[in-house]
Amino acid sequence: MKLGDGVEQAIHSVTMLAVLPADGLLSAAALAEFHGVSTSYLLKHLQALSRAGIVDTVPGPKGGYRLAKPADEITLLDIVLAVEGPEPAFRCKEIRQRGPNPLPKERFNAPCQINAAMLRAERLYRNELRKVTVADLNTSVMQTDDGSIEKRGCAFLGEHMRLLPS
Amino acid sequence: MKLGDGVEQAIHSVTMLAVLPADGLLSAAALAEFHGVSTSYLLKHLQALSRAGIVDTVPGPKGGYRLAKPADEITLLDIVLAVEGPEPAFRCKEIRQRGPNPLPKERFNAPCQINAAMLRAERLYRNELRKVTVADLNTSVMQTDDGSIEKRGCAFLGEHMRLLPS
DNA sequence: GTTAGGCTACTCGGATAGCCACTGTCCGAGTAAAGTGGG
DNA sequence: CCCACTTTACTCGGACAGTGGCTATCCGAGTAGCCTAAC
Repeated sequence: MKLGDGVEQAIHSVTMLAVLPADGLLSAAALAEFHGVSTSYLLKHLQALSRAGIVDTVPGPKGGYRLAKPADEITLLDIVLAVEGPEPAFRCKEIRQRGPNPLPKERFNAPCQINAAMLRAERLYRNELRKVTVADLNTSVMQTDDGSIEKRGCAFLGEHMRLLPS
Repeated sequence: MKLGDGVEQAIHSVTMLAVLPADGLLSAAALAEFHGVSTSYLLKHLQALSRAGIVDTVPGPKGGYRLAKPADEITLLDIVLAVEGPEPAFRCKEIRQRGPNPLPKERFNAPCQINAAMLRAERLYRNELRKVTVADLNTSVMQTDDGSIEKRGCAFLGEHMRLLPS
């Protein structure tokens, strides 16, 4: 029961991209520098976000990443699934069917109650993550910020942000 | 986001122990044979359950494992935490404080909203697992079983169950 | 026959290798921009 | 002066090593039962 560190980096990156203007871009190097993480490693997760349709990529010099859809349509679940994969945390190996005297499969038509309970819990987990959008996160931060965080972000954007080469 | 295979083995083992009479015992070898898994590996997780106070151990020949408390007081969460460890799946590395121009820590008195959301979701996950007791699992299985599963279990117990050497 | 002692065999417990996924990194394909030469 | 071509440099994309934790295993500590032998 452990989520990779890439999840946190991906969420922070998307949150950062969400405060850009509509035609703003940020390179992977800029995102990595701002968060103090490895550029090459962050690229790996940004590619996952790209494959999942969460961010768009602009190739070439002055290229970079930007959101592929509005920030209020991107949920935490989308990001987590894109980075960690869609498979549930609990994989039922159906060990109830194994052992010395395995019963025929027909006897196990009823689903494994253990698996059902674990998946039910995970469904609640995912539903909660589905409720939180990237836009929600940013508004929450804005409300508790005294201005310092926003100021730092704006300074960084002024130095590293690019515009979409329409 | 992946739970180890040991979790499933541990849950099935506890479920099996729950159907024993009050003075019944099962050795790790018997539990492993019934579920078709490695004995040595299952031992590792049974020890974790023992440390967590979920099962009691009876040493010596004719020894084995039995529940340390009633089946309706053992939840799935207890077992999962005993095997996987109590730490949450999402560990906030506070990367918002890192980067080229780290702000002083006083500016970040407000908790990280991302961390808060992830932990809130995991709290729901754990609460759901806390609602399901081992007794619940067994009653559910009984209701959907046509008798085959119970029969196989009783046959196995008749051959491998031991009694507490009072 | 009874009983004390020792022995055996079986159990759990912790310490020890092996393997896979996550972590971290590198080089190649592609492209927009800048430089350059000709018209 | 303007334009088209070449070169360049920078970006993302996928393929390549390194490491921590889960998987699987082994041997040692401890104990109940059994056997033996003396009383």
